[in-house]
Amino acid sequence: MTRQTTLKDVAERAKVSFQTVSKVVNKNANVSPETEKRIWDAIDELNYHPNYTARSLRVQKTRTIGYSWRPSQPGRYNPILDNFLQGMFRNAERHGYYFLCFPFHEDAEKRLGNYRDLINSKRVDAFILSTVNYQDPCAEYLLEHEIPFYAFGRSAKPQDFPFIDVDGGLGLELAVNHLAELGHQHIGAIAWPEDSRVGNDRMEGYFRALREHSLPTQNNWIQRGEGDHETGYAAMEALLNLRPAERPSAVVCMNDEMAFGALAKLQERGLKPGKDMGVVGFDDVPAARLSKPSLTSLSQPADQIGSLIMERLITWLETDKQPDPAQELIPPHLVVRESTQP
Amino acid sequence: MTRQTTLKDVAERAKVSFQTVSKVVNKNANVSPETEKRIWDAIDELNYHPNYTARSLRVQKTRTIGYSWRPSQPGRYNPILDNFLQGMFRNAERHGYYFLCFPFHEDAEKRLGNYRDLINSKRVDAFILSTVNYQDPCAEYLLEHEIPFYAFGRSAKPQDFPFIDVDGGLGLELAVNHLAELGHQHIGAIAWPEDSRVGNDRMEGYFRALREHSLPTQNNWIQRGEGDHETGYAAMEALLNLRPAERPSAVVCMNDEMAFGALAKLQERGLKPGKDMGVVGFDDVPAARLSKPSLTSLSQPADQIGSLIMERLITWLETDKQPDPAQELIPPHLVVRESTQP
DNA sequence: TTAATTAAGGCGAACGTTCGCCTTAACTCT
DNA sequence: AGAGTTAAGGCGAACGTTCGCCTTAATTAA
Repeated sequence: MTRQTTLKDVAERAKVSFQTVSKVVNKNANVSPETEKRIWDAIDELNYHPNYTARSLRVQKTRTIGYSWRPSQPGRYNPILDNFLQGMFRNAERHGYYFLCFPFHEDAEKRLGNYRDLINSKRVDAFILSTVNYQDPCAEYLLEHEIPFYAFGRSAKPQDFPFIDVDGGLGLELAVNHLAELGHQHIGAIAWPEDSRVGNDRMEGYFRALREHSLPTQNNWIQRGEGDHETGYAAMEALLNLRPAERPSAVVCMNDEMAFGALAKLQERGLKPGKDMGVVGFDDVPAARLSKPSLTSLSQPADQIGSLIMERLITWLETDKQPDPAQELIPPHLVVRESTQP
Repeated sequence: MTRQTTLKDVAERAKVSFQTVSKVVNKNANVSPETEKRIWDAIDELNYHPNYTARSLRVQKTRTIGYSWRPSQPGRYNPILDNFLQGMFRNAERHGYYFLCFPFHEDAEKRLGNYRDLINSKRVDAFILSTVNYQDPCAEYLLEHEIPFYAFGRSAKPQDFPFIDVDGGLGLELAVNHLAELGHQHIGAIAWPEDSRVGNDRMEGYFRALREHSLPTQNNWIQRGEGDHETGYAAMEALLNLRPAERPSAVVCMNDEMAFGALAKLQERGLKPGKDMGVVGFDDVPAARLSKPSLTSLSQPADQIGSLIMERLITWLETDKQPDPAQELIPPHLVVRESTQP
């Protein structure tokens, strides 16, 4: 690897000072057309490219955004990770930004250490946060140190930071509306535990829609659990054990995994999903399209969210002004499939 | 945001020259214990952290590794992405390296442009490549410019670059052994098209194992297609249309998605997977554990591979010597479930 | 004619490090 | 006592930029 060509090399060849070359490269020069051409020619001939590190040092900006996310548990997977990342990467690239990714530690102190290091060593300009917890220490740290960041998803009692989130409540309204239009009068829910922020947000939409349609609700129509396949399976069992007249004819599930568990139970009992019991999921994972029966579900446009979140963050960085409004909700959309078709 | 504390601030407080502080920080100082303590105290009190950009500029290394991957198609997903990334991130962190991620463009020229930019601007020290194509232009570019890189997976006619790959052939041997031990004599395969590098690699293991067990093989026992659910479904249909005496009693599939398609067809025909037809997949996606019946599959230790690939690459960077051997195969392991249990 | 303006580009300084060589004083050895 | 050695740390230079002010000569205005 030979020495890099620098401004000085170009300057020498174009017979100007190297600072002038810099100005030309950065488009704020005040030079005659001839000199400018000479400079660009020299740049081409020598294949000059500005050194990113030197530039960063001088302008005290890295054009780099830090991101870290909680890894999916073994045997589970994160259905939107790839799309979300690609959405962010693509938009970042358009603005000349890059992503610096680093591991996620469950231990909060260790996790915080990562953020602290990156900030202290001036390695990134800003962060994206996801899966922000209640009183998330990283979010607090960033707020305190006035490091710009945007979150994908909000915390329980919203701290006052900018975020973009999926409108889960709206999603459940869409689901309930759909079921109500199909004539379902008794609509149950398979949900996360009551302390789940995302879960409660979605459940509010469920209750709201029921009220709008003047539909009844009952405590034992709402089954809760850890969000996995087994939970959905057990929840459906509990619902089926109610007396037929008193049980829901359809359920909305807070995620697809539980919905699949519910479908499995239905089929085990010889019941026909869609006809005997409508089932709606949330996430629209790839398997929703492929399962037998295919699953009606709410799709989150992860790549658009990724792209949007970058757009907002970069605007903030470039104008030095936090976007307003700083908190936005993106509507999911309902994909209707066999699990709600009679 | 106040001005960063620098070496000079520390030096002033510790009453030494700033270069001496630098030496202490980098552990190659030659100072008395008292001065050293004074310096460390000053560092603590002022909360000094070395500026990464300045350091990079000086040493002409960024301790940053570039990575980009082909996004999963809509409606499909990448089962090992998250684990692979986290494995790399964690090991990189241990050595003080970070990851720079950027989008993947299908257009080869544009894709190459990304690599070129990162190299020319001296933004990364090395790359990880995945899904390397036959005569991959990016790999060629990196070879030509002597930029260190490691690939996850190899190309068709192996160019001579360092890689780590899953031993797909071994995986299929394990699968066939397992089926043979269960007494299966006729073992078919649901495979990718014949020009698939990964596919052929796996199929060689299939043939090898059949030979070892002196089991017969037949052209129409091998069905090929694009690797999706529909392919598996159609392939199983074709196999079931063969006369019972002339058809396989078990199949190995090149991925889980096709295996699920095959299972769906079996169930549609009222046949019992495991009993009437053994089915083995490849990838061990989360759904393999949850499906009804659950799917026997080959699991790739993605996080270990990620970690190992980083280990090798960083060794290379730190010693300036390409590791030897530069090409390694990692064995997958078979997870036995209901789809091969009578 | 003279002063003011403008176009074109030069130039010193700074961003925060690391590297290698140099200086000084004290100590050791014969 | 004098030469050689070592410990402790100073110091100039360089990494490749950008920024803001300065200089020079030509042009314009009155």
